[in-house]
Amino acid sequence: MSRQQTQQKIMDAAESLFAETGFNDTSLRQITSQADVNLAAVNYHFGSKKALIQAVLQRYLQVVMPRLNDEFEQLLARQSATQLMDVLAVFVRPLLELNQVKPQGTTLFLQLLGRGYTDAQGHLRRFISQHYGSVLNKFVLLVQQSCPRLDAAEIFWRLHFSLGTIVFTMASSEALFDIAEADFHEQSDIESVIRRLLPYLTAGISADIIRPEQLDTLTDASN
Amino acid sequence: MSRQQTQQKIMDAAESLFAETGFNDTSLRQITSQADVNLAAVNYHFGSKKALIQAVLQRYLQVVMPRLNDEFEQLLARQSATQLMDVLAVFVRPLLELNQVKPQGTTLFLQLLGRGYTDAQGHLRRFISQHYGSVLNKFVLLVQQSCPRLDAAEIFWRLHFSLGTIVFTMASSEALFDIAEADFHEQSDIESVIRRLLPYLTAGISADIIRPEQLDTLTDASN
DNA sequence: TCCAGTTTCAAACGTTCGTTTGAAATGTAC
DNA sequence: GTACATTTCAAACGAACGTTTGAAACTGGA
Repeated sequence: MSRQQTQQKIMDAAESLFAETGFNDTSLRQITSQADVNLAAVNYHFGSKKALIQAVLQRYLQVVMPRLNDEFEQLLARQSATQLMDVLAVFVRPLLELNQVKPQGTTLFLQLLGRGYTDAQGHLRRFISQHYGSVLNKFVLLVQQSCPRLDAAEIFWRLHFSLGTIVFTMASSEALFDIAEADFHEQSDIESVIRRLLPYLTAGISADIIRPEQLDTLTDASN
Repeated sequence: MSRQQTQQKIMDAAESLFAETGFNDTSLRQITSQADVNLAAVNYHFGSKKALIQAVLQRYLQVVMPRLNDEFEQLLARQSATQLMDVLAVFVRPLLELNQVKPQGTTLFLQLLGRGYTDAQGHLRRFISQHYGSVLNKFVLLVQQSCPRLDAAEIFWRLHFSLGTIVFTMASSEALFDIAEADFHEQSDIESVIRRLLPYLTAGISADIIRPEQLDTLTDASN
């Protein structure tokens, strides 16, 4: 068996198990068993479990991030500010194209992203901001241009709120799909969820800032 | 040392470690070491690690859930539908009161909630819907009344989007607090985050449904 | 003071984990 | 076909895990 074949079999098995059970709760014995290779193959081909995790994530990031970078640069080159929903919609196509790279690629990648952000404390956040910080900065700049009312701190928080929505939804997407199909008899796939996400995120990010007296009224005991 | 003292020392140490590192990545040896009790104490007093996790979560759920139930029933008893933000604001006071029960109680509980929803696959979701399903149903009903435009499926997804926002934000709140303080020199605490969350969630949940032709335009290659 | 009941303690149990090892098998170039 | 490098394989390593054990230490009432 060629070097590439074995490495790919391992990564294919690893990513589906990682997405389903998380990184720490997936053992190398599960991975090598499902990939039908010897236990030692992971350490031989990748060096360590940690390196395998990075390789699995990088396989997708390498495809998605340059695409996003191009799109963001095009929008930044325009004269006028872009509508917020158009900025967010930039993510849709590059993400859905991962389904062509690999069956269920989009779902797998987003689930892995969710696991990476919640499992290993901050490792993925550091990795992405180190390797793809410039791409994310362009995205933040576009959001700021589309929401001139909001200061940088407000946008920071709202973008992380949105990241939480995406990452959590995808990490538990299997369970949510099952519930949605059982309760509402609707065919749920990744594309329909993204369709639902866009207006939600757009409205949330561009929401009016709450006035202090409003909040006091809301949380006041006398009300 | 009394039975209660030991149990409380274990739970106090456990919850902070669980919140920081997650359930599976926190060992009983870490917990008993930080609590300054013998390793066997956990199994003696709680039976198993799994039972300890449930006890830690129940300590907060027992306080919060009845309070929420009362508030929801009061709102349901009104004649007219409640504004969405007022429905969401119901959560604020019961959650913040956990800080009186215990220092950092609010943050700890929300972090534990985040861990529970992402760590153990679906265990917490099942536990909460079994024990507190009626409370959640009242909340969903209130949201439906405040957003009559939205069908049940749309509300289901948007409420889970919102759950993701809260749970993810809290699970990584330490890191976010640090970044926010470093970049924006703002004092970040749990209350200020909740202040920022309310308008975001309200706008997201009550967002206009996107029209199909809008989405096609957004994701169309020719645009 | 003594005793039954409760709680603590050090030690060990059996598993599982990621990793390493050295020999066997396979592939490649001459 | 031989010599060399690469890859696979079964086996074992040490470490860490949750749990169990039985004796020791403590407790409060008779």
